[in-house]
Amino acid sequence: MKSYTPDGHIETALTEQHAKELDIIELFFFAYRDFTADPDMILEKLTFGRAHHRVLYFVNRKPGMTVAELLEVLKITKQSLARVLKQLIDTGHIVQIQGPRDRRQRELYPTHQGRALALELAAPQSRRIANALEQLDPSDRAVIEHFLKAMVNPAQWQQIDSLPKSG
Amino acid sequence: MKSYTPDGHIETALTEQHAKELDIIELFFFAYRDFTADPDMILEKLTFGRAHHRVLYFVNRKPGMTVAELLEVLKITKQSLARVLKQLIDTGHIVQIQGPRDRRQRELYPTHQGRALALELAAPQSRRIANALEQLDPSDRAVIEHFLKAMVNPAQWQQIDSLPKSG
DNA sequence: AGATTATGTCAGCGTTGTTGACTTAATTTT
DNA sequence: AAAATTAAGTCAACAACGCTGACATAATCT
Repeated sequence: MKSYTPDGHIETALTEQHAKELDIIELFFFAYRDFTADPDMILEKLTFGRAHHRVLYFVNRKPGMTVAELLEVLKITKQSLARVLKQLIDTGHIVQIQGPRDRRQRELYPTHQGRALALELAAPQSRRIANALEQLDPSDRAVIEHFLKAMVNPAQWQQIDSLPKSG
Repeated sequence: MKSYTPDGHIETALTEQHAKELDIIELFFFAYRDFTADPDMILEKLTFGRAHHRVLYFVNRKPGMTVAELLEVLKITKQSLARVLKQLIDTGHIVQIQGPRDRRQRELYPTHQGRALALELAAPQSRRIANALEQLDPSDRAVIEHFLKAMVNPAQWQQIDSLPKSG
């Protein structure tokens, strides 16, 4: 029973009846929005954006990454990366070192300053996640991780697995 | 034991040792990227973007929303909304109706075309979520929902709860 | 020697966000 | 009834961050 209207507009709300998993769709939207809002505030003061965050994050997670690897992970173009990477280098957060095997390559490393910023940006996100997990049974952690990984395209799993575990 | 280098760059990877919950931080990043990639492809053909998707989604979830309510949910400015909303109205996906109580207000409703597009955009996201949930115990659904809600700022819970449950 | 590869760069463009200022119409307050 | 406030729309300018296409350089591979 749909409530049609003279001029054809719809007054009934879209619900689970029409499309499955709507509640998780919108929770995911709100959760990710707030999850990124914390670092965004820190970045603003440095006139950096979310793009800088992502670059800085992955260079810290896997020091020595080449430009090509980074493009593959971030799925953006060389020109988009060039802009933010240049700024991160100019501000002393990242350094480039000529590849030892292949001297065409530029290996990317964080400076101490770059590491410090990466940690500062991660802190509120860690806190938010830890807080959310505290409300659950410790065993549920594996459930969350499994769910999130299953949400990623399998083609990307290799990239995730290639990041250092803990050392 | 940190591996310092002559010129001061850092070669050790950032891991759980330095910041808690790093694995979930990056899984969340990858998961959300792929989660939004599906609808993005559909939107491209219509020369719409993610902003159109969000507006269309919430107008479908709560028909009769006013412009002010939508701004509050999306947390963007009036000018940002105006552009995409105008396009959605011009293309016949959304209609505006003068508020019955307060005639200054414009209540927003989806057209049949707008509802159809919202469903089309939700389909791949529902599928992705359903697929991820299939790999878990049915009881774990509540865990995911609880975790995601806990990731949202409590100030926003009221907005989430105000959306129609199912009817 | 010639082709390919990794990176960098130039020029231009589109989407989506921002701020500030102003208008119009309707409602609320005094 | 006049004044203040509110909801919405609009104009102009701007910034961040994506994109494409084309081209340059150096190093490596065939």
